[in-house]
Amino acid sequence: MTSETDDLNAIVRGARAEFREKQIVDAAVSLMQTKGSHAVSMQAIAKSAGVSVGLLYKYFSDREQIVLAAITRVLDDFRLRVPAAIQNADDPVDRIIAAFTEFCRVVDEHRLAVVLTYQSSRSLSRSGLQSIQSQELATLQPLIDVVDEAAARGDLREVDAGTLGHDLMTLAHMWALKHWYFQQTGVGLDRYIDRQVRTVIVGNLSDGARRRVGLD
Amino acid sequence: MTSETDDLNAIVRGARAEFREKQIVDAAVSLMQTKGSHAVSMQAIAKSAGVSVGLLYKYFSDREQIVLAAITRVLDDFRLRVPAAIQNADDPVDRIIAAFTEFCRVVDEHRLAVVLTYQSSRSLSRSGLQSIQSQELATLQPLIDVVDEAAARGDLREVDAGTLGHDLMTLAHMWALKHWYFQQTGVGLDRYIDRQVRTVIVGNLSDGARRRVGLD
Amino acid sequence: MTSETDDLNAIVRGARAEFREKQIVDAAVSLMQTKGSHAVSMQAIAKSAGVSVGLLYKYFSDREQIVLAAITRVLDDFRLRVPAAIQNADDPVDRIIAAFTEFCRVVDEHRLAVVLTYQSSRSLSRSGLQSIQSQELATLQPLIDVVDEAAARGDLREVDAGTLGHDLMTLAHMWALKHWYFQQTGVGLDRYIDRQVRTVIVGNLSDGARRRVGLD
Amino acid sequence: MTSETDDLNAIVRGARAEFREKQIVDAAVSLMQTKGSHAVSMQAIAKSAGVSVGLLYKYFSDREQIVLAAITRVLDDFRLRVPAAIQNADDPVDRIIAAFTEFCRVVDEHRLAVVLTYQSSRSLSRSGLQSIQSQELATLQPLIDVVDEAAARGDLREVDAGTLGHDLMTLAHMWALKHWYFQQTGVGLDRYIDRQVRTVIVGNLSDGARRRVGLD
DNA sequence: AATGAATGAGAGTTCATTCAT
DNA sequence: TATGAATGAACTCTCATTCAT
Repeated sequence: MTSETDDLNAIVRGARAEFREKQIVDAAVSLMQTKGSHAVSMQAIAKSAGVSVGLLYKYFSDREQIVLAAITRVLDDFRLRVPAAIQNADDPVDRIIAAFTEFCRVVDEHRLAVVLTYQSSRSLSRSGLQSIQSQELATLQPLIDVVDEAAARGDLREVDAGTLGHDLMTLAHMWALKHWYFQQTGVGLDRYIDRQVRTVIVGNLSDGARRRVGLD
Repeated sequence: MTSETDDLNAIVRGARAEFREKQIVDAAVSLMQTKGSHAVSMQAIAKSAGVSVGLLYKYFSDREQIVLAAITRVLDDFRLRVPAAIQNADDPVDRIIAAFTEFCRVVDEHRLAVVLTYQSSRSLSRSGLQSIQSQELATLQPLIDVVDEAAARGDLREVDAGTLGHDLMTLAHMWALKHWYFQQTGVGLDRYIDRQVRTVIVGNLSDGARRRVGLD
Repeated sequence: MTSETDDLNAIVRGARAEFREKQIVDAAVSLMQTKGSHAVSMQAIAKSAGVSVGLLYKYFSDREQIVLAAITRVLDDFRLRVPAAIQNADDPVDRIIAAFTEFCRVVDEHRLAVVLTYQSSRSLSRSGLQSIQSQELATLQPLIDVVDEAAARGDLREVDAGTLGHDLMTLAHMWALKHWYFQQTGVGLDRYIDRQVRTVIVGNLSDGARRRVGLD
Repeated sequence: MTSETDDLNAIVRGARAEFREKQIVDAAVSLMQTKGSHAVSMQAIAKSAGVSVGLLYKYFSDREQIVLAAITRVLDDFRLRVPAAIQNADDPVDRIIAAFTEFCRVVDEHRLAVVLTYQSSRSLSRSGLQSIQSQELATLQPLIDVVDEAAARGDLREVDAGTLGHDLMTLAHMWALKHWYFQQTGVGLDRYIDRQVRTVIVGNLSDGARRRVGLD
């Protein structure tokens, strides 16, 4: 076999592996979303993914790795999309709003996976837990940065950037965690975002900034 | 046997039942806090409570009822202590702060049980879930009331009381949910409360109220 | 409940436990004898013992404990019966022969369990292995003692007691390990014992002893 | 393609096949020695041999054939080396000693494979078992022959050649089977051989032979 | 009222074997 | 000739639940 064919094989293998992993994590996420991570067996994941149990273990060393991969997929989306949304806005205050808005949208798209993140914490190994915690910190950072930036510009009342940033993340997560409540009270995503912006962002703007953005 | 003795027996029985239930739920809570609800077996609860497995089923129809009882115990504490804390303050703004502060303190005392609440949602039966959701709404109500009250007095900027109340609950819960983060950043409970008050309460006060409480 | 009933309960429990353990080990031994230890599943042991899989784990913490118990049962028989057989003989040479003969008889009765002992060595945990090794040393000791005794009386040519004792044990074990060979060559237990006595015992007697026992 | 090239191809194929089989059995033996035959998977053998799982099945019809090949390799060594060692000695008694000594040396070199032989017996198919049993008989024969020869020369006390020959094999095997014991008692291979010679060979020499070899 | 022995379905995981490439 | 992805039955072990005492 020539090394050219070797290369091709390697590429095919890589592509297949990627495809399989996606296939498995997709199945896992969709099952876990409806029943909770603990209620989903490897047998069920295999069946839902249309592969054998054995194959699951070819791609993931154990059950935890699948859960971890499911969580990581969501967190990756945050890391990609929130900074992109920030770049599309110029005004410091608009950048905060854009960041929070996009954060909420990602949460909404992965609503049940976000819930999964909070549910799984207790059943993960120490190293698995640390891994997702550090990834989560990475999703938080852009929010803090954008708040810091606005503060430096004098657009915010005296406020702790870490706290405000973390609150924004928290409230975005809450859209998933307490979705039953918002559904019950008839609050849609856009209204939720609007109300949170008015409650935690506008309230913390300096008088000048508040007049400028005109949301009051 | 006289009916008097009957009555006495009934009382004794009732007292014993109450004692047993407490004994069992205590054991369950303490085990679940360290290992997560799913990792705790009925056998382990029985052993830790110093009773037999069989007895567990005399007092609780199945495993879920024990989990539910554990969660209910925490929620009861909220319903009892937050209104009490509110009554101890007179000024509408102080009442908001007192409510939030006490809410945070209860969360802190039952930190792992609060986490349990979020974790269990997916594995509970529909009726069990509804039960704790309605109890949770009951813990939320005092926060909304106290915000409404302040708004009626003109102490708040134009703000949605439901949103602000829910945010306060959310941020109190977050003290438990993200405890690893605050520990890592060296933030203690008192500082956490102070920062949240400055970020989400003070920011939403009307100019008059802000001047009055002098937290600015 | 009185402490008398408690005592009775404890006795009943103990008796039942003993009965169950015997029941399980019996089933395990008989299955392992025909198929080899590795080929016997916990399901099969449970079924053969007429109990549930779960109960197996009530009495034995894991699979290895059952294997260990099966082996220990045979080794206990050696420790009990070989010394008894020795006591029934007076002449030092007769005592060696009696010891070896009884050793062979025990092997014959537990033939397949002896094979099990040799087979299992590799799959046992370190501590399990050490446990059966030390038990085996205990079965060896009477053979060495009896040889030493005869040597002290001047009944043996100059010979290493440890070596001769260990050889006797080895050759007794071999009756089980190579049973297919003796069956093929038409050698029964009694003839096997007789030939080994002539080959390894008589050959090592001093002239005086040889004349005395008259086996030559 | 000429038939000459065909021949050449056939030779190359044969050589490759032989190489592959050796490669696979080598890997299998070395893995089984450390972990026991049952603990070694086909995947592990393939990996250790540096080939694919599929290829294993091109050269061996199933797992048992690999185990069988591993055992056969050791037994082949006995068949080759023991007769060679015998030829190097002239005196009938020396020939017995030489045969036993070499037998022990081969055992020592393949210690764990010998253990494997005893362990595998129960898990082999009937035909596989018979195959190794007949090979084992072939390793035993030279020992019996050499004893017979000495007996015919009048160098042995009246003794059963089959029994003595089999005992010699047994005691050689035991060097592997009870290696933990000899290690514990600080007995090395040479001392083990020496002691066994004194115990089972010298004891069975006729007075004349004993005087001649002067080992007494 | 209380026990705990007993159950058995179902969990995660492994591995001999096959087969399309 | 050689690969290794894929299979799925079988493994050990757990645990919610029952029931005779």
